[in-house]
Amino acid sequence: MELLLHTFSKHINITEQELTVVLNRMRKKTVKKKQYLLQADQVAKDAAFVVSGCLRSYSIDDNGFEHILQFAPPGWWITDMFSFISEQPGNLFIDAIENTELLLLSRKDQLALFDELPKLERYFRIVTEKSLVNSRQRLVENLSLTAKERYERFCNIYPTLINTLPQKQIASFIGVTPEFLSKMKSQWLKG
Amino acid sequence: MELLLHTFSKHINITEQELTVVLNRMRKKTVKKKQYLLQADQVAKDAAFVVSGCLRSYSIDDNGFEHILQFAPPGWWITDMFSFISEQPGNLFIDAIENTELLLLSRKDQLALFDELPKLERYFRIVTEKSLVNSRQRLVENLSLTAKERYERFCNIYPTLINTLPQKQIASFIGVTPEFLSKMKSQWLKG
DNA sequence: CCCCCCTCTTAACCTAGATTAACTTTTTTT
DNA sequence: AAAAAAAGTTAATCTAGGTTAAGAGGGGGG
Repeated sequence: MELLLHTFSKHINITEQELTVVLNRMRKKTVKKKQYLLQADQVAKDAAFVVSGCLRSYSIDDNGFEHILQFAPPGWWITDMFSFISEQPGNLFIDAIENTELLLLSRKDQLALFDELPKLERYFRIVTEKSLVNSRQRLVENLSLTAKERYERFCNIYPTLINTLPQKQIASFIGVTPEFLSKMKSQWLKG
Repeated sequence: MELLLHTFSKHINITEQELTVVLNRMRKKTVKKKQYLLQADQVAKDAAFVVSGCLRSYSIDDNGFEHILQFAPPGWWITDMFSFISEQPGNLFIDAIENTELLLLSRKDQLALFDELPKLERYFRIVTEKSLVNSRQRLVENLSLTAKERYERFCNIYPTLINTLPQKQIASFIGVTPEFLSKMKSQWLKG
């Protein structure tokens, strides 16, 4: 897959042979729109690399509300990191926003690759560092910005998603109710 | 330092020689209570390992409010990860809650050690994975729990900090005003 | 030892965003 | 193409938590 090669190449130099070694450990999978890749209480055996389509990860709280943690368009990795590294049942759901093609890599295979191909451990070290920066940034923004400001940030950061995504899910990501997002947008047009 | 050895040993096997290699790249530093290790707009050249005392990292928003991201008691690492990995000016402050002894490791030295000692890259890969799990978990909790529930979680997770920390800082960490935390605690006694 | 600054408390009032509910529009299923 | 389900809108009402203000400890530096 060229997309996978391109994605690795952003952070490490990798040869075709090395890419083949990695690909031999990965399995293709497709998930249709609205179907689950993972549900809460399952163990996330795999990390998923999105080739086409889009996935989302979210938790459901005690009141039944969804809180979206991540969208994964093509070229992104997604999993329930807690479950993936601890091999314990997690509390995240991952499902497909549209028909999606994936490459799966199990934790076992990932760890084996880290020994075979130290470059790959470096790649994931870097990707994880960046995800951490991202997650902490989002935490700060949730604590310090208003709903309107968070919506604007979302539009800037995910300009491509803004048109394809149901508004409901944008609301869930920025941490407001769909009703309130709708209200904000109409006040927008007036003010 | 035995604490550093012990901390590495939780995730990797490391010999005394290897530890020496690492220590040769680290510098001792002390920071007195209320003094800064890092301020916003500076580049975080170093990651800090806390030997004794306690640090905190936080951002200050446009209204002058502090939002605490992390406390670092002995055995923890702390830095402004964004700045540390991008080598650009960051937006976090790090200061000492009490007189603190540190071991500093610059990004340059860290990257050099990753080449010399692949084990160390593994160690930081694992630590970063865990930090990511933590940060995402906190994000979900901020979106789904009430202030009271977040306070209870804090008490469970940091039982040792609860007595040493000014209540103001606990409020900042869980994302409420000091006034509201105070109010919650008094309602607590009544209810 | 005292003063000043900082932390904590209490209470009245305020607001961003949630809740509820009824309705409209769009999408999906058959 | 009809029917059903899901998504979005609007508006009234409600509340968790913020803001403002004023007073009460309390500990560290001169």
